[in-house]
Amino acid sequence: MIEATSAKERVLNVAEELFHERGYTAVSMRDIADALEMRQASLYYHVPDGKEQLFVEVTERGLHRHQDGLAEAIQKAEPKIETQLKAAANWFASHMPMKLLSMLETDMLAISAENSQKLVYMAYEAMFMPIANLFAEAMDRGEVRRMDPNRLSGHFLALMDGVSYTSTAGHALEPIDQLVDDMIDVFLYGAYPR
Amino acid sequence: MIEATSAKERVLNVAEELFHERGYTAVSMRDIADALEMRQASLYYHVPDGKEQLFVEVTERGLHRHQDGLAEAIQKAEPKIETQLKAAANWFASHMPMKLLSMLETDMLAISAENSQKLVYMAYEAMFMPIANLFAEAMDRGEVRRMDPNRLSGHFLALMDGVSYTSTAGHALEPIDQLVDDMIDVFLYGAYPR
DNA sequence: ATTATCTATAGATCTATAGATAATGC
DNA sequence: ATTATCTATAGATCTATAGATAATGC
Repeated sequence: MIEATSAKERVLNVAEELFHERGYTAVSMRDIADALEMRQASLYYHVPDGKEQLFVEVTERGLHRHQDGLAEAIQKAEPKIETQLKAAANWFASHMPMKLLSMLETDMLAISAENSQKLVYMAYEAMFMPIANLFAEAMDRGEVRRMDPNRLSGHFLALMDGVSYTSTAGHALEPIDQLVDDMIDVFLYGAYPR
Repeated sequence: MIEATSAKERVLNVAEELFHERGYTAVSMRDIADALEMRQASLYYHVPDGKEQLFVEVTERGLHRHQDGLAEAIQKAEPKIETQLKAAANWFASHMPMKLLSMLETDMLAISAENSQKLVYMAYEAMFMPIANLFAEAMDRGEVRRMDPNRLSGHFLALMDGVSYTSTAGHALEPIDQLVDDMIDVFLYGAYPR
Protein backbone atom coordinates (compact mmCIF):
# COMPACT_ATOMS: atom_id res chain seq x y z
CA MET A 1 0.00 0.00 0.00
CA ILE A 2 1.58 3.22 -1.11
CA GLU A 3 -1.15 5.48 0.18
CA ALA A 4 0.05 8.89 1.14
CA THR A 5 -2.69 9.24 3.71
CA SER A 6 -5.05 6.56 4.97
CA ALA A 7 -8.77 7.10 5.12
CA LYS A 8 -8.60 7.53 8.86
CA GLU A 9 -5.90 10.13 8.52
CA ARG A 10 -7.95 12.07 6.03
CA VAL A 11 -10.80 12.12 8.50
CA LEU A 12 -8.54 13.35 11.28
CA ASN A 13 -6.99 15.99 9.05
CA VAL A 14 -10.29 17.48 8.00
CA ALA A 15 -11.71 17.29 11.51
CA GLU A 16 -8.61 18.99 12.85
CA GLU A 17 -8.96 21.85 10.45
CA LEU A 18 -12.62 22.42 11.19
CA PHE A 19 -12.40 22.01 14.96
CA HIS A 20 -9.45 24.32 15.03
CA GLU A 21 -11.23 26.91 12.95
CA ARG A 22 -14.62 26.99 14.59
CA GLY A 23 -14.33 25.02 17.82
CA TYR A 24 -15.78 21.75 19.01
CA THR A 25 -19.47 22.55 19.38
CA ALA A 26 -19.76 24.64 16.25
CA VAL A 27 -18.61 21.82 14.00
CA SER A 28 -21.04 18.98 13.29
CA MET A 29 -20.26 15.49 12.08
CA ARG A 30 -22.15 16.52 8.98
CA ASP A 31 -19.76 19.41 8.38
CA ILE A 32 -16.81 17.07 8.58
CA ALA A 33 -18.40 14.47 6.34
CA ASP A 34 -19.36 17.12 3.80
CA ALA A 35 -15.81 18.39 3.65
CA LEU A 36 -14.68 14.82 3.00
CA GLU A 37 -17.42 14.32 0.45
CA MET A 38 -18.81 11.36 2.29
CA ARG A 39 -21.97 10.60 4.25
CA GLN A 40 -22.19 11.66 7.85
CA ALA A 41 -22.85 8.12 9.08
CA SER A 42 -19.68 6.84 7.41
CA LEU A 43 -17.56 8.70 9.90
CA TYR A 44 -18.66 6.28 12.58
CA TYR A 45 -16.68 3.52 10.90
CA HIS A 46 -13.50 5.42 11.78
CA VAL A 47 -14.60 6.72 15.14
CA PRO A 48 -17.16 4.29 16.57
CA ASP A 49 -17.41 6.26 19.79
CA GLY A 50 -18.50 9.36 17.96
CA LYS A 51 -17.77 13.03 17.89
CA GLU A 52 -16.07 13.41 21.24
CA GLN A 53 -13.70 10.56 20.45
CA LEU A 54 -12.90 12.21 17.15
CA PHE A 55 -12.10 15.46 18.88
CA VAL A 56 -9.95 13.73 21.47
CA GLU A 57 -7.99 11.82 18.83
CA VAL A 58 -7.48 14.90 16.73
CA THR A 59 -6.29 16.91 19.71
CA GLU A 60 -4.02 14.17 21.03
CA ARG A 61 -2.43 13.78 17.64
CA GLY A 62 -1.94 17.53 17.36
CA LEU A 63 -0.41 17.79 20.81
CA HIS A 64 1.99 14.94 20.18
CA ARG A 65 3.02 16.57 16.96
CA HIS A 66 3.61 19.79 18.85
CA GLN A 67 5.54 18.03 21.56
CA ASP A 68 7.87 16.33 19.09
CA GLY A 69 8.29 19.24 16.73
CA LEU A 70 8.86 21.67 19.57
CA ALA A 71 11.42 19.42 21.26
CA GLU A 72 13.27 19.00 18.00
CA ALA A 73 13.24 22.69 17.18
CA ILE A 74 14.56 23.56 20.62
CA GLN A 75 17.22 20.89 20.59
CA LYS A 76 18.50 21.98 17.19
CA ALA A 77 18.95 25.55 18.36
CA GLU A 78 22.09 26.63 20.17
CA PRO A 79 21.59 26.75 23.93
CA LYS A 80 20.91 30.46 24.09
CA ILE A 81 17.49 31.51 25.26
CA GLU A 82 16.86 33.99 22.46
CA THR A 83 17.70 31.47 19.76
CA GLN A 84 15.72 28.76 21.48
CA LEU A 85 12.65 30.95 21.85
CA LYS A 86 12.82 31.97 18.24
CA ALA A 87 13.06 28.34 17.19
CA ALA A 88 10.12 27.43 19.42
CA ALA A 89 8.03 30.36 18.28
CA ASN A 90 8.68 29.82 14.62
CA TRP A 91 7.77 26.21 14.98
CA PHE A 92 4.50 27.12 16.64
CA ALA A 93 3.81 29.74 14.04
CA SER A 94 4.43 27.50 11.07
CA HIS A 95 2.67 24.43 12.35
CA MET A 96 -0.78 25.84 12.64
CA PRO A 97 -1.41 28.85 14.79
CA MET A 98 -2.39 27.17 17.94
CA LYS A 99 -4.99 29.11 19.85
CA LEU A 100 -4.01 27.08 22.83
CA LEU A 101 -5.80 29.28 25.29
CA SER A 102 -9.08 29.43 23.51
CA MET A 103 -9.04 25.67 23.00
CA LEU A 104 -8.34 25.03 26.61
CA GLU A 105 -10.95 27.45 27.76
CA THR A 106 -13.98 26.79 25.67
CA ASP A 107 -13.82 23.38 24.04
CA MET A 108 -12.77 21.61 27.20
CA LEU A 109 -16.05 22.48 28.84
CA ALA A 110 -17.99 20.69 26.13
CA ILE A 111 -16.38 17.29 26.60
CA SER A 112 -16.28 14.84 29.50
CA ALA A 113 -14.26 15.72 32.57
CA GLU A 114 -11.99 12.73 32.03
CA ASN A 115 -11.14 13.63 28.46
CA SER A 116 -10.76 17.25 29.39
CA GLN A 117 -8.31 16.45 32.15
CA LYS A 118 -6.31 14.18 29.93
CA LEU A 119 -6.04 16.75 27.14
CA VAL A 120 -5.23 19.61 29.46
CA TYR A 121 -2.45 17.57 30.97
CA MET A 122 -1.13 16.61 27.55
CA ALA A 123 -1.16 20.26 26.51
CA TYR A 124 0.76 21.06 29.65
CA GLU A 125 3.36 18.42 28.84
CA ALA A 126 3.59 19.28 25.16
CA MET A 127 3.85 23.03 25.29
CA PHE A 128 3.94 24.51 28.75
CA MET A 129 6.55 22.26 30.34
CA PRO A 130 9.19 22.34 27.59
CA ILE A 131 9.15 26.13 27.58
CA ALA A 132 9.28 26.29 31.36
CA ASN A 133 12.31 23.98 31.31
CA LEU A 134 13.99 26.23 28.79
CA PHE A 135 13.60 29.15 31.16
CA ALA A 136 14.76 27.18 34.17
CA GLU A 137 17.94 26.23 32.32
CA ALA A 138 18.46 29.75 31.06
CA MET A 139 18.18 30.99 34.64
CA ASP A 140 20.87 28.54 35.70
CA ARG A 141 23.08 29.92 32.96
CA GLY A 142 22.33 33.42 34.25
CA GLU A 143 20.72 34.32 30.96
CA VAL A 144 17.28 35.08 32.30
CA ARG A 145 16.43 36.79 35.55
CA ARG A 146 15.32 34.56 38.39
CA MET A 147 11.59 34.10 38.67
CA ASP A 148 8.99 31.36 38.49
CA PRO A 149 9.74 29.56 35.20
CA ASN A 150 6.16 28.36 34.96
CA ARG A 151 4.82 31.86 35.09
CA LEU A 152 7.31 32.95 32.48
CA SER A 153 6.27 30.04 30.27
CA GLY A 154 2.65 31.12 30.59
CA HIS A 155 3.53 34.64 29.54
CA PHE A 156 5.50 33.46 26.56
CA LEU A 157 2.73 31.17 25.35
CA ALA A 158 0.16 33.91 25.80
CA LEU A 159 2.25 36.21 23.63
CA MET A 160 2.66 33.45 21.10
CA ASP A 161 -1.09 32.93 21.01
CA GLY A 162 -1.51 36.62 20.39
CA VAL A 163 0.90 36.56 17.48
CA SER A 164 -0.90 33.56 16.00
CA TYR A 165 -4.13 35.43 16.20
CA THR A 166 -2.73 38.58 14.65
CA SER A 167 -1.30 36.66 11.73
CA THR A 168 -4.46 34.59 11.25
CA ALA A 169 -6.91 37.42 11.44
CA GLY A 170 -5.55 39.17 8.42
CA HIS A 171 -4.47 42.37 10.08
CA ALA A 172 -0.94 41.18 9.54
CA LEU A 173 0.98 43.51 7.29
CA GLU A 174 4.21 41.73 7.91
CA PRO A 175 5.38 38.13 7.65
CA ILE A 176 4.96 36.03 10.75
CA ASP A 177 8.72 35.71 11.33
CA GLN A 178 8.94 39.43 11.76
CA LEU A 179 6.04 39.44 14.20
CA VAL A 180 7.65 36.62 16.16
CA ASP A 181 11.02 38.38 16.33
CA ASP A 182 9.39 41.58 17.51
CA MET A 183 7.43 39.74 20.13
CA ILE A 184 10.49 37.98 21.48
CA ASP A 185 12.37 41.24 21.54
CA VAL A 186 9.73 42.82 23.75
CA PHE A 187 9.56 39.70 25.87
CA LEU A 188 13.30 39.64 26.51
CA TYR A 189 14.11 43.34 26.71
CA GLY A 190 10.82 44.76 27.89
CA ALA A 191 8.91 47.81 26.76
CA TYR A 192 11.02 50.27 28.73
CA PRO A 193 13.81 51.99 26.87
CA ARG A 194 17.04 50.06 27.21
CA MET B 1 -40.23 51.49 39.71
CA ILE B 2 -37.46 50.71 42.13
CA GLU B 3 -36.31 47.56 40.40
CA ALA B 4 -32.65 46.86 40.85
CA THR B 5 -32.50 45.03 37.56
CA SER B 6 -35.15 44.89 34.86
CA ALA B 7 -36.26 41.62 33.34
CA LYS B 8 -34.31 42.38 30.21
CA GLU B 9 -31.19 43.06 32.21
CA ARG B 10 -31.53 39.76 34.04
CA VAL B 11 -31.70 38.01 30.70
CA LEU B 12 -28.59 39.79 29.46
CA ASN B 13 -26.72 39.07 32.68
CA VAL B 14 -27.37 35.36 32.59
CA ALA B 15 -26.69 35.13 28.86
CA GLU B 16 -23.45 37.00 29.34
CA GLU B 17 -22.28 34.60 31.99
CA LEU B 18 -23.08 31.51 29.95
CA PHE B 19 -21.78 32.79 26.62
CA HIS B 20 -18.63 33.91 28.31
CA GLU B 21 -18.13 30.58 29.99
CA ARG B 22 -18.87 28.21 27.16
CA GLY B 23 -19.02 30.24 23.98
CA TYR B 24 -21.82 31.15 21.61
CA THR B 25 -22.61 27.83 19.94
CA ALA B 26 -22.30 25.73 23.06
CA VAL B 27 -25.01 27.69 24.86
CA SER B 28 -28.62 27.11 23.85
CA MET B 29 -31.59 29.37 24.44
CA ARG B 30 -32.86 26.57 26.64
CA ASP B 31 -29.73 26.78 28.82
CA ILE B 32 -30.27 30.48 29.30
CA ALA B 33 -33.98 30.11 30.02
CA ASP B 34 -33.29 27.30 32.49
CA ALA B 35 -30.80 29.43 34.37
CA LEU B 36 -33.46 32.12 34.57
CA GLU B 37 -36.08 29.60 35.60
CA MET B 38 -38.31 30.55 32.73
CA ARG B 39 -39.47 28.88 29.53
CA GLN B 40 -37.25 28.97 26.51
CA ALA B 41 -39.87 30.65 24.34
CA SER B 42 -40.22 33.50 26.81
CA LEU B 43 -36.78 34.77 25.91
CA TYR B 44 -38.12 35.82 22.55
CA TYR B 45 -40.17 38.53 24.20
CA HIS B 46 -36.93 40.25 25.16
CA VAL B 47 -34.96 39.42 22.05
CA PRO B 48 -37.44 39.02 19.17
CA ASP B 49 -34.64 38.48 16.69
CA GLY B 50 -33.36 35.50 18.57
CA LYS B 51 -30.12 34.05 19.76
CA GLU B 52 -27.71 36.02 17.60
CA GLN B 53 -29.31 39.29 18.61
CA LEU B 54 -29.01 38.26 22.23
CA PHE B 55 -25.32 37.53 21.77
CA VAL B 56 -24.73 40.79 19.97
CA GLU B 57 -26.52 42.81 22.65
CA VAL B 58 -24.67 41.05 25.42
CA THR B 59 -21.32 41.60 23.75
CA GLU B 60 -22.01 45.22 22.89
CA ARG B 61 -23.03 45.94 26.45
CA GLY B 62 -19.93 44.21 27.75
CA LEU B 63 -17.64 46.09 25.40
CA HIS B 64 -19.16 49.44 26.29
CA ARG B 65 -18.73 48.63 29.93
CA HIS B 66 -15.11 47.79 29.25
CA GLN B 67 -14.59 50.93 27.25
CA ASP B 68 -15.98 53.15 29.99
CA GLY B 69 -14.39 51.35 32.90
CA LEU B 70 -11.05 51.14 31.21
CA ALA B 71 -11.07 54.80 30.24
CA GLU B 72 -11.94 55.79 33.80
CA ALA B 73 -9.32 53.53 35.34
CA ILE B 74 -6.64 54.94 33.06
CA GLN B 75 -7.66 58.52 33.57
CA LYS B 76 -7.62 58.17 37.34
CA ALA B 77 -4.08 56.84 37.30
CA GLU B 78 -1.11 59.19 37.28
CA PRO B 79 0.30 59.60 33.78
CA LYS B 80 3.04 57.03 34.21
CA ILE B 81 2.92 53.99 32.03
CA GLU B 82 3.49 51.48 34.80
CA THR B 83 0.71 52.90 36.94
CA GLN B 84 -1.61 53.20 33.97
CA LEU B 85 -1.02 49.61 32.89
CA LYS B 86 -1.62 48.36 36.39
CA ALA B 87 -4.85 50.30 36.57
CA ALA B 88 -5.94 48.95 33.19
CA ALA B 89 -4.95 45.38 33.99
CA ASN B 90 -6.60 45.37 37.37
CA TRP B 91 -9.73 46.70 35.85
CA PHE B 92 -9.75 43.96 33.24
CA ALA B 93 -8.98 41.36 35.85
CA SER B 94 -11.74 42.40 38.22
CA HIS B 95 -14.44 42.95 35.65
CA MET B 96 -14.69 39.49 34.29
CA PRO B 97 -11.64 37.81 32.86
CA MET B 98 -12.10 38.67 29.27
CA LYS B 99 -10.91 35.96 26.95
CA LEU B 100 -10.88 38.57 24.26
CA LEU B 101 -8.86 36.51 21.87
CA SER B 102 -10.91 33.36 22.14
CA MET B 103 -14.11 35.32 21.73
CA LEU B 104 -12.83 37.08 18.67
CA GLU B 105 -11.54 33.91 17.16
CA THR B 106 -14.25 31.36 17.62
CA ASP B 107 -17.58 33.00 18.33
CA MET B 108 -17.26 35.55 15.57
CA LEU B 109 -17.32 32.80 12.96
CA ALA B 110 -20.70 31.60 14.17
CA ILE B 111 -22.54 34.88 13.60
CA SER B 112 -23.28 36.98 10.54
CA ALA B 113 -20.43 38.83 8.86
CA GLU B 114 -22.09 42.17 9.60
CA ASN B 115 -22.46 41.53 13.29
CA SER B 116 -19.00 40.08 13.47
CA GLN B 117 -17.45 43.12 11.84
CA LYS B 118 -19.34 45.45 14.12
CA LEU B 119 -18.30 43.60 17.26
CA VAL B 120 -14.69 43.22 16.22
CA TYR B 121 -14.52 46.93 15.57
CA MET B 122 -16.13 47.72 18.89
CA ALA B 123 -13.64 45.46 20.64
CA TYR B 124 -10.87 47.29 18.84
CA GLU B 125 -12.22 50.65 20.02
CA ALA B 126 -12.94 49.51 23.55
CA MET B 127 -9.76 47.68 24.39
CA PHE B 128 -7.11 47.76 21.73
CA MET B 129 -7.12 51.44 20.89
CA PRO B 130 -7.08 52.89 24.42
CA ILE B 131 -4.06 50.77 25.29
CA ALA B 132 -2.31 51.65 22.05
CA ASN B 133 -2.88 55.35 22.80
CA LEU B 134 -1.40 54.87 26.24
CA PHE B 135 1.75 53.53 24.66
CA ALA B 136 1.92 56.24 22.04
CA GLU B 137 1.76 58.89 24.76
CA ALA B 138 4.31 57.09 26.87
CA MET B 139 6.65 57.01 23.91
CA ASP B 140 6.27 60.76 23.52
CA ARG B 141 7.20 61.14 27.16
CA GLY B 142 10.21 58.94 26.52
CA GLU B 143 8.90 56.39 28.98
CA VAL B 144 8.57 53.52 26.54
CA ARG B 145 10.91 52.63 23.72
CA ARG B 146 9.82 53.63 20.25
CA MET B 147 7.96 50.95 18.35
CA ASP B 148 4.56 50.31 16.83
CA PRO B 149 2.10 51.14 19.62
CA ASN B 150 -0.52 48.86 18.08
CA ARG B 151 1.79 45.91 18.21
CA LEU B 152 2.64 46.69 21.81
CA SER B 153 -1.03 46.95 22.64
CA GLY B 154 -1.58 43.52 21.12
CA HIS B 155 1.18 42.04 23.21
CA PHE B 156 -0.13 43.58 26.38
CA LEU B 157 -3.66 42.35 25.78
CA ALA B 158 -2.39 38.87 24.95
CA LEU B 159 -0.53 38.79 28.25
CA MET B 160 -3.61 40.06 30.02
CA ASP B 161 -5.67 37.32 28.44
CA GLY B 162 -3.16 34.78 29.66
CA VAL B 163 -3.36 36.10 33.19
CA SER B 164 -7.15 35.97 33.07
CA TYR B 165 -6.95 32.39 32.00
CA THR B 166 -4.46 31.43 34.69
CA SER B 167 -6.59 32.95 37.40
CA THR B 168 -9.81 31.43 36.07
CA ALA B 169 -8.50 27.95 35.53
CA GLY B 170 -7.74 27.38 39.16
CA HIS B 171 -4.01 26.92 38.85
CA ALA B 172 -3.70 30.25 40.50
CA LEU B 173 -1.92 30.00 43.80
CA GLU B 174 -1.72 33.72 44.17
CA PRO B 175 -4.20 36.58 44.09
CA ILE B 176 -4.80 38.10 40.70
CA ASP B 177 -3.21 41.43 41.65
CA GLN B 178 0.06 39.65 42.22
CA LEU B 179 -0.18 37.90 38.86
CA VAL B 180 -0.93 41.19 37.16
CA ASP B 181 1.99 42.96 38.81
CA ASP B 182 4.35 40.15 37.83
CA MET B 183 3.09 40.20 34.28
CA ILE B 184 3.55 43.95 33.96
CA ASP B 185 7.00 43.68 35.44
CA VAL B 186 8.04 41.21 32.75
CA PHE B 187 6.35 43.28 30.10
CA LEU B 188 8.16 46.47 31.07
CA TYR B 189 11.56 45.15 32.08
CA GLY B 190 11.78 41.99 30.00
CA ALA B 191 12.93 38.51 30.92
CA TYR B 192 16.63 39.32 30.64
CA PRO B 193 18.44 40.19 33.82
CA ARG B 194 18.41 43.91 34.44
C1' DA C 1 -52.43 49.36 26.98
C1' DT C 2 -48.04 47.37 28.30
C1' DT C 3 -45.13 44.03 30.26
C1' DA C 4 -43.84 39.53 30.94
C1' DT C 5 -44.71 35.28 31.07
C1' DC C 6 -46.88 30.66 29.56
C1' DT C 7 -48.27 26.27 26.43
C1' DA C 8 -48.00 24.01 22.20
C1' DT C 9 -45.80 23.06 18.23
C1' DA C 10 -43.52 23.33 13.49
C1' DG C 11 -39.44 22.52 11.20
C1' DA C 12 -34.55 22.04 11.08
C1' DT C 13 -30.59 19.83 12.52
C1' DC C 14 -27.70 16.65 15.10
C1' DT C 15 -25.74 12.32 16.94
C1' DA C 16 -25.71 7.67 16.54
C1' DT C 17 -27.27 2.85 15.18
C1' DA C 18 -28.60 -0.96 11.99
C1' DG C 19 -27.88 -3.23 8.17
C1' DA C 20 -26.71 -3.42 3.07
C1' DT C 21 -23.14 -3.15 -0.51
C1' DA C 22 -18.87 -3.38 -2.97
C1' DA C 23 -13.97 -3.55 -3.52
C1' DT C 24 -9.54 -5.42 -2.15
C1' DG C 25 -6.47 -8.82 0.24
C1' DC C 26 -5.46 -13.71 1.80
C1' DA D 1 -12.13 -11.57 5.92
C1' DT D 2 -11.28 -6.68 6.06
C1' DT D 3 -11.92 -2.06 4.74
C1' DA D 4 -14.72 1.59 3.65
C1' DT D 5 -18.45 3.25 2.23
C1' DC D 6 -23.72 3.68 1.60
C1' DT D 7 -29.13 4.24 2.81
C1' DA D 8 -32.58 4.73 6.14
C1' DT D 9 -34.00 6.10 10.35
C1' DA D 10 -34.72 6.71 15.53
C1' DG D 11 -34.55 9.92 19.03
C1' DA D 12 -32.87 14.08 20.98
C1' DT D 13 -32.36 18.80 20.83
C1' DC D 14 -32.64 23.46 19.01
C1' DT D 15 -34.54 27.82 17.16
C1' DA D 16 -38.43 30.28 16.44
C1' DT D 17 -43.54 31.36 15.91
C1' DA D 18 -48.49 31.65 17.32
C1' DG D 19 -51.57 32.60 20.47
C1' DA D 20 -53.30 32.50 25.46
C1' DT D 21 -52.99 34.42 30.13
C1' DA D 22 -52.34 37.44 33.94
C1' DA D 23 -50.58 41.33 36.39
C1' DT D 24 -49.64 46.25 36.57
C1' DG D 25 -50.07 51.11 34.90
C1' DC D 26 -52.93 54.96 32.81
